[in-house]
Amino acid sequence: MQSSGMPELAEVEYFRAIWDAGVRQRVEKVKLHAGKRIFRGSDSRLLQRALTGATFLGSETRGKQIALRFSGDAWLGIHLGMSGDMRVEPPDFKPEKHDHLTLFQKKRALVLKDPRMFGRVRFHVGKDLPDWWSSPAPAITSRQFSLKWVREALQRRRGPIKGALLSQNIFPGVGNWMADEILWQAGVSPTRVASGLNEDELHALWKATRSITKTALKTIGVDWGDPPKNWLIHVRWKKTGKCPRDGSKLCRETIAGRTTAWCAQCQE
DNA sequence: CAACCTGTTCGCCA
DNA sequence: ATGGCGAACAGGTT
Repeated sequence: MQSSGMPELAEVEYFRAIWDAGVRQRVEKVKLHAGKRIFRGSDSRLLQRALTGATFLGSETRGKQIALRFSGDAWLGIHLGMSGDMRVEPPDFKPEKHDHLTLFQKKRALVLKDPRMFGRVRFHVGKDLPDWWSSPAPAITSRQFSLKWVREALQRRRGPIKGALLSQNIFPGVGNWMADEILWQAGVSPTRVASGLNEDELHALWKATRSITKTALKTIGVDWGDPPKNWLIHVRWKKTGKCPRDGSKLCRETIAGRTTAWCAQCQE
């Protein structure tokens, strides 16, 4: 699998857990690149003041969104966009050009890097939950992410199924590679109109979404490990990519605004 | 060097 | 009103 961090739900979970090294520890100092695009819409000076001296209590993910809780009812929101990653450095670390936010603790520095800054840092203080932490969509791993949920959401869509899979309000955390993987494993062509799938196809799509999510979280999500060898992800960017199932040459086209790879033989 | 990129948001339109 | 589309965002990589 490609090593650069371009995060969908499993990659996001992997990076979130990296900062667990600092849970229950105080933040001694905060360094940030105020005014950078990554802080758009939030007050980075207020963030800096509120997190200095606060204790990092824990974090969780919702799709591609990460929420980190701190003492004093302070919340940090991180979205990694296209090029974000999170890492841990020694406490005397000097942030580099793209390290836009660094939380210094006694024994380590928690670093957020995002060269392209399509990602975003948010901030909230209060007893109430941040508004950016609410989502209409149930987690794919939850019971509420049912066949019924998928069926009803897809009924409203007129465009290609590929576009519907990228909608965070339906499939939270699914991005470009997962969408292609889901369609390939379900045997559904990315060009099909979302509302036109029959019951068998809907069921296959729902099952593939659940199992790919589960497996990605157990591999990529834990230690950036490789997903199963026979998955499409390993060949989808190769110029001469071949379908792992039947060996035929993969199609590549822009569908719903994203480069899409699929096998015209086994996806109808 | 030009093209391309695992994401979201905006404005415009149907 | 909701959804779909293209453009824009910014830097690194091929």
